[in-house]
Amino acid sequence: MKLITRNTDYALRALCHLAKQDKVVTAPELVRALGVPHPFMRKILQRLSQEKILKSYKGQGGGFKLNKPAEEIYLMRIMRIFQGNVGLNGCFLKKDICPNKGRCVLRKKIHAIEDSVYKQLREINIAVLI
Amino acid sequence: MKLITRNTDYALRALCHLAKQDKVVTAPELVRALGVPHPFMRKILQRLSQEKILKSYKGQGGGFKLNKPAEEIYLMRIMRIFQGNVGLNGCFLKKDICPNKGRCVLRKKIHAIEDSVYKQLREINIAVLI
DNA sequence: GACAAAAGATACTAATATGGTATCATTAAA
DNA sequence: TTTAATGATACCATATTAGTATCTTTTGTC
Ligand code: FES
Ligand code: FES
Repeated sequence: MKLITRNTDYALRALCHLAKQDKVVTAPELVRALGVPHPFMRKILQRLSQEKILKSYKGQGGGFKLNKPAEEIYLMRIMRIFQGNVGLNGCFLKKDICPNKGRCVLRKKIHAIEDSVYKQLREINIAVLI
Repeated sequence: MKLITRNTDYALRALCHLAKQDKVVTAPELVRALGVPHPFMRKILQRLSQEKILKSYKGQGGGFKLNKPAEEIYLMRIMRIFQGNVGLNGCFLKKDICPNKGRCVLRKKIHAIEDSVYKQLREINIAVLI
């Protein structure tokens, strides 16, 4: 059971690194610093850039920097980008929506757990991590 | 992000069904009742049987029944059987153990969340679900 | 203007986990 | 002896995640 995948993990490392260095940093530099495969890192950075988490500068001397303060970059946001909607999947009844939804105890329990996970996740941002 | 997989879900349904009917129930009966594919259900039941959660009776008139009271069959146990160790995977640093473990904030946060999830999961058993 | 060093776009492959099927052997009641 | 059940095991299918490769575009520097 993975709360966080590699994509997210690497993205967080990159963001933390960028948060510490308040300047434009190239992908190769991040690769050296974090030991993540180059093309993989590139893909992640591109995605973060598309999502306006990073600001990118093309051409020689280019690179990436944070597009907003570290305190405003939330873990949940990054998770959603790389892992889709963060939710704890209750019912697997074949095909469509469960007719038992209302009465299902497991569902309720899972939802309660979900809420407490959310609550804790929402408090984590890049500033907290560095 | 899946807290619970189909395996586990189906296993829980089967266990709940068995808990309600205090008698030996065959796999085909469970299949009818729950609408899970037959061979898949069989596999799940066999596993539960190996793990001493169920007691099985071979031969004609055979089937399965709970091997202990519903209150003593914990969700965590079932999850571990079908999903392996239940843990929230912190660090993905290439290969071996992370040298940064001690200082890693993310790791600590994830662990805290994990603990609260455990705490809640530990209180769920089959008796609670029915 | 040519070159080099960067990011952008996109398509592909590989590994892993999950979900599901098929087959044959064994047991035991009728 | 037949039949209806489980046991054991091997296999296939699908989805998700992880990772690679390649080509285009931009821009500072000589
Ligand atoms: S049985 Fe469908 S939500 Fe629980
Ligand atoms: S960096 Fe390795 S545990 Fe966080």
